[in-house]
Amino acid sequence: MTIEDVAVHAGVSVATVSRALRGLPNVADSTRRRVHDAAERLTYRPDPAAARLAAGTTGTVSVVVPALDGWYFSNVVAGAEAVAADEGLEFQVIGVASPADRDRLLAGARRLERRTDGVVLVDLAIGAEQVASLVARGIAIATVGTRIDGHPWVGIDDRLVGRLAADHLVGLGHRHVGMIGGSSPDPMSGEVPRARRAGFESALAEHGLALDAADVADGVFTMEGGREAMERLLTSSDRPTAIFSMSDEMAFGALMACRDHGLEPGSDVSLIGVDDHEFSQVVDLTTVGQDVAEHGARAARALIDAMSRTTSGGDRARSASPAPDEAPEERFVGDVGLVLRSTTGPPRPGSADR
Amino acid sequence: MTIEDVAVHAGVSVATVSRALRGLPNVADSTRRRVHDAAERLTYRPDPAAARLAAGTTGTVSVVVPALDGWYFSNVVAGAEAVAADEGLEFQVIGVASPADRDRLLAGARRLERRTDGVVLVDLAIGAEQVASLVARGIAIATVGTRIDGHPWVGIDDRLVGRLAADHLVGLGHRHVGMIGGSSPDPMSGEVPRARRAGFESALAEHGLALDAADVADGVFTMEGGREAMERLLTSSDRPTAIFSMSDEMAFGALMACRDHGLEPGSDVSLIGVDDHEFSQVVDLTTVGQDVAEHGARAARALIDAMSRTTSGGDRARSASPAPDEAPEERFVGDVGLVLRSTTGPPRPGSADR
DNA sequence: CTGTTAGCGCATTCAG
DNA sequence: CTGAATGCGCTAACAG
Repeated sequence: MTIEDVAVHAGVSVATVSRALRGLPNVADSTRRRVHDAAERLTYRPDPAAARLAAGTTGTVSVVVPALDGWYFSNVVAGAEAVAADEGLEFQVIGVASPADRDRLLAGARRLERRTDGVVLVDLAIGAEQVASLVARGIAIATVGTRIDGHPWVGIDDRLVGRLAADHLVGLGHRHVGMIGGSSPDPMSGEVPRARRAGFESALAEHGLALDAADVADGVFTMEGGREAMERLLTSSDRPTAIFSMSDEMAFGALMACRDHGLEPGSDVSLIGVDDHEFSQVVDLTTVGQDVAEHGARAARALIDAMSRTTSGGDRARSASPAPDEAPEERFVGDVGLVLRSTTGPPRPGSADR
Repeated sequence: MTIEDVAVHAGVSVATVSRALRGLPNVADSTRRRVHDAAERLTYRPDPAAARLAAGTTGTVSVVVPALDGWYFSNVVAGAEAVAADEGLEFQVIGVASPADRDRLLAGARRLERRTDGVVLVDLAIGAEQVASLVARGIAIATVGTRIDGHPWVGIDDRLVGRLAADHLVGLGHRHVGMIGGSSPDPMSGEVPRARRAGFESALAEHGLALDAADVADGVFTMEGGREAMERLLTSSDRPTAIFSMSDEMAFGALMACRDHGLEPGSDVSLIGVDDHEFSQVVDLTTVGQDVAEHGARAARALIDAMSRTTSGGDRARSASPAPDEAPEERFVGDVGLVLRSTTGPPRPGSADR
């Protein structure tokens, strides 16, 4: 079942079949119909490998994440994958656990070379040479989280996230707050944790409060990381009455630590996370929510736009852009919002105030 | 950077380069070394599209799941993906939400046709004609959960799962037990829920107990499904003192329902799940654990074996099978085991016994 | 053990 | 608006 069969059945040449099926111009409507009918009747499917080889394009987009598991990355991936599928593009996810992995990949390893037309980089900081190298190889770029100048970016206002958390805790009456968040060797390290902390601290400052170094426990962005960090905070002699966890998953670990210490979240100690993980409603965790799947989707969309722009003006059929000349949206800032639940509450009357 | 460049630099023909790089026999060691060196120096990467087109094989494996989210499917996928990556194979996951989707896919839609060498079918019941159709198209098959005769299968002893749950609850002293599980319109329906229920009931019977129809609440295998099912059970006038939830995710929903009713799991009502989801430790859920990622990995491995067997004896390099004649492992039954935590306990003294 | 010769199925010039 | 010819980069028989 090749393009040739369709051509014969439709009584035209293969070139015409190719044009007709891809929605390219310069095909008479009647001819196009005839070709479509023939293709339908034969249940013809173009061979993607042949198409790629001939066109010199891979028809696939990749998303590179620091880890394959974890709620955040999974959801970004899911969002991106949905739009890729929607566009009929192949989709590939690549996990780079370490900076070394990342460099190896970007240096032109077998996962990218000749295998992708564009990459969505999620929370990955890469050097200018590496960016240049990708561009040189004709690979389009979009980012989520960490940004790269000159390429589409999707993210949230991370300072606002920290600010919302701080305002909520302080609003409840807490004067001694702590934080658990991203440490340096963490893949997610970089702008995001720094911005959240900055927002958190500056909001505290506006309330006349400061974040004591002893009340900050770093850890990896996982349940276990959160558990360990919380453990350190809870064993401190003068522990905070409320804690801001930089992710819900860390907060889950923190909840386990609370249980270990016989502390009731929301009354003995307040805890607020970030993400609005679906599991957060199970443990009734107060959090700052964000729509991560949308971030992935937006980034993928921007990437695909960039790709079709690179490909000499974008002849991708069906890409119904009302105005092709319109400047593409190069930045998307997603919404965030406080989700009130039961792990936060006023400090206990007896608790040490500052 | 084509194979030709490598050939020139190594002073051999392209055919030799192809053979050398793929680890095929009939290449002098010295030649092979020379070719590898040249390839290295030029950072040559074979174009997968060209290789596929020429070889007539796609070099990709697919896994088809009823849903893309959900702990169970995600973990199967993760396990399968790991071995695919390990084998240097492309990987594709396909979600078929409805039976209609499934039939469309298997009928030869664009996701499979010319795009995959084998599929792992997860909890998907398909007809004999559909199996035959796949085989006819040269697509290898392996299954997880629901089985297909003549094709490798991976799963667990689901009757044992039900049995373990029943024995645990009865052992704690419960005489009035209920169940929340898979309903018919559910994608996961079929053998698995039936077997778990059968094992549960027969173990109860051995203890002289029966599962009353009024104490069984069906629902989809999600948190929401579990919450609704549990809700129905809890509002019953004569409610069970212990409940077996067929998945941890449903159990999470059930826990929410308990909270809504002001019931303390483990004392007011006992709840046991299945899976040992990572969040189960957060809510301290007693459960029957299984290693799902391993299931995915085993299935993928079996699939790849089957593929290389189809491909005229398997010339896949590095597939170090000690004895090529050895019959392949066509069935793998994973371990399951009770994980004791705090959501189960003895019935309250005052609770109605039967 | 190695080189030569044909395509794989499709997208593209370039002429009509 | 359409068709004929060319080649994408590689693998797979065949001969040597």
